[in-house]
Amino acid sequence: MFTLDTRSRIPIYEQLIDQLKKLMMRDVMQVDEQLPSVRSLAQELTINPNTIQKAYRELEREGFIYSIPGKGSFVAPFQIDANKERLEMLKQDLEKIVSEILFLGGSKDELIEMIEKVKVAEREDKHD
Amino acid sequence: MFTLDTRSRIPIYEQLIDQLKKLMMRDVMQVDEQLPSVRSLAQELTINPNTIQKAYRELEREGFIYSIPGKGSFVAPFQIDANKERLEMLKQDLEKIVSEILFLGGSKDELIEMIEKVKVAEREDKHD
Amino acid sequence: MFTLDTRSRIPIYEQLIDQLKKLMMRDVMQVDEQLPSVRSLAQELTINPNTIQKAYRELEREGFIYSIPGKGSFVAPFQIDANKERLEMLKQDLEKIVSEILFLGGSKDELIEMIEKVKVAEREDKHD
Amino acid sequence: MFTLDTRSRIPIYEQLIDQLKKLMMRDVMQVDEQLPSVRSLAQELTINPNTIQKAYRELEREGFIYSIPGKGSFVAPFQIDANKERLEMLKQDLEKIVSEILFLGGSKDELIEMIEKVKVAEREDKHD
DNA sequence: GTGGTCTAGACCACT
DNA sequence: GTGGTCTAGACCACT
Repeated sequence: MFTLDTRSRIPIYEQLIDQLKKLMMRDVMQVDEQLPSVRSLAQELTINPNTIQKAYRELEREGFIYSIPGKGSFVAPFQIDANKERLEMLKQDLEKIVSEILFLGGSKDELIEMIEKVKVAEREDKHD
Repeated sequence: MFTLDTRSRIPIYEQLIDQLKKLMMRDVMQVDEQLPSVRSLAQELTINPNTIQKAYRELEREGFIYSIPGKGSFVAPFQIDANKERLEMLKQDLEKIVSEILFLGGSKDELIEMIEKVKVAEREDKHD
Repeated sequence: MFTLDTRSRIPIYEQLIDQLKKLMMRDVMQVDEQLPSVRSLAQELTINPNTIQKAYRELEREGFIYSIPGKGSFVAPFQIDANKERLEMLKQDLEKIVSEILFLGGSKDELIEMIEKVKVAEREDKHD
Repeated sequence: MFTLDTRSRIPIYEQLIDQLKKLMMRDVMQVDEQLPSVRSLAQELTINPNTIQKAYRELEREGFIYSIPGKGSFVAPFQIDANKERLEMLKQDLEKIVSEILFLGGSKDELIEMIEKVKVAEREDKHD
């Protein structure tokens, strides 16, 4: 269910965050569904529970999940729905912009290059 | 200077339009510089002058070039500058949106796929 | 239905455009009604299909008609309605202005002379 | 200098007003120049002095002339200049509107017809 | 059948 | 020389 690359420059907890977000945004994990417990997931992925903890804490801070002490962590309902809507809107905006850029003489390669750049910049932002 | 694919489903005159736009937007062709004449370019690319005409006519309609009968066709000044500014603005908008999409769990592959889709859709729009 | 003057300095495709616009704006051709096919009209008027194509293409670009390859060309709904409204507004503006010009000592002949001038200028604009 | 049609439905004093306005707007009569006296003009045109008086009174009311009792009537300076500027602006507006009407499928004859209509309506307005 | 693209080549007005 | 218009006719994808 998770593919982690321990040799990547991207911290494992961020890899976890990204993958959990994707699972939730794509409805693989349903709203209010319980996430694997910190300990069980740590064991399964053979990584330190603290790393899982760090990922869960960040996801909660961003509103994607909520944690009930003594019970576990769960997919947050409103945030996910709001984000899905937001994502749809963003994709529509993106389509219009990409369309106009191509019309104005921008190339597909230029666009892809920029996406790569943004992706890297995002990582660096987080580490600043 | 031009690479045309006569077997492509994209009409030759559109391939020409795209490439001329890129040359102008990237300053390979300067403002007010004369474009090759309809006839000379037709001869050089071994395609019919009418096809060049069609491309030039469309570029003029879009404001990228201006044609003076009896003199020639030239790179339009204001339109190109305006479009370059517009392109910069669009790229900045795009960066913000891509950044937010990635944050919300969108993947790079998803974005690239969408760019491909838009690119195809644009072609089809023109042919509908 | 059409009166074309092949000896006129106004290109045949422009004469066609003007007359088709008038037919549509005056409801002789209804919204969504199919226009004569490129080939049939060419045969009827004994001019080349390419010339009809050029007129239809321009009308489509201006939003007066829409063409579906394989089906035909049709009177565009919204654009025609919008243009009719626009035309009404323009006529009302014109009345006010003409009224004021006459009041200020302008003469009818002066106004008619100006209309002629604009009409010629329009043609030249297109041909510059 | 004046052409009056006594058989016209348009009152003579209005014919006078129109012609005097034209003379002033076209600089045939200069600013501050004295107009012919009521009596002399009446004699010259063999019409009643009251009719001239009525025309002068209306022109003064509209600001085109000013009368000094005991001296005579004169072309008003600022009003004429302001009106000339206004007339120029109106003509430019008119050109744009006529141009757009022709583009949208309006015909020259339609425009001329409308000018006639406005001209008649103006007369009727004054008599209401 | 329909519109869209393209070739080959003529003629025009204008520089 | 330049762009603009037009003819005659072929081929394409799609209905």
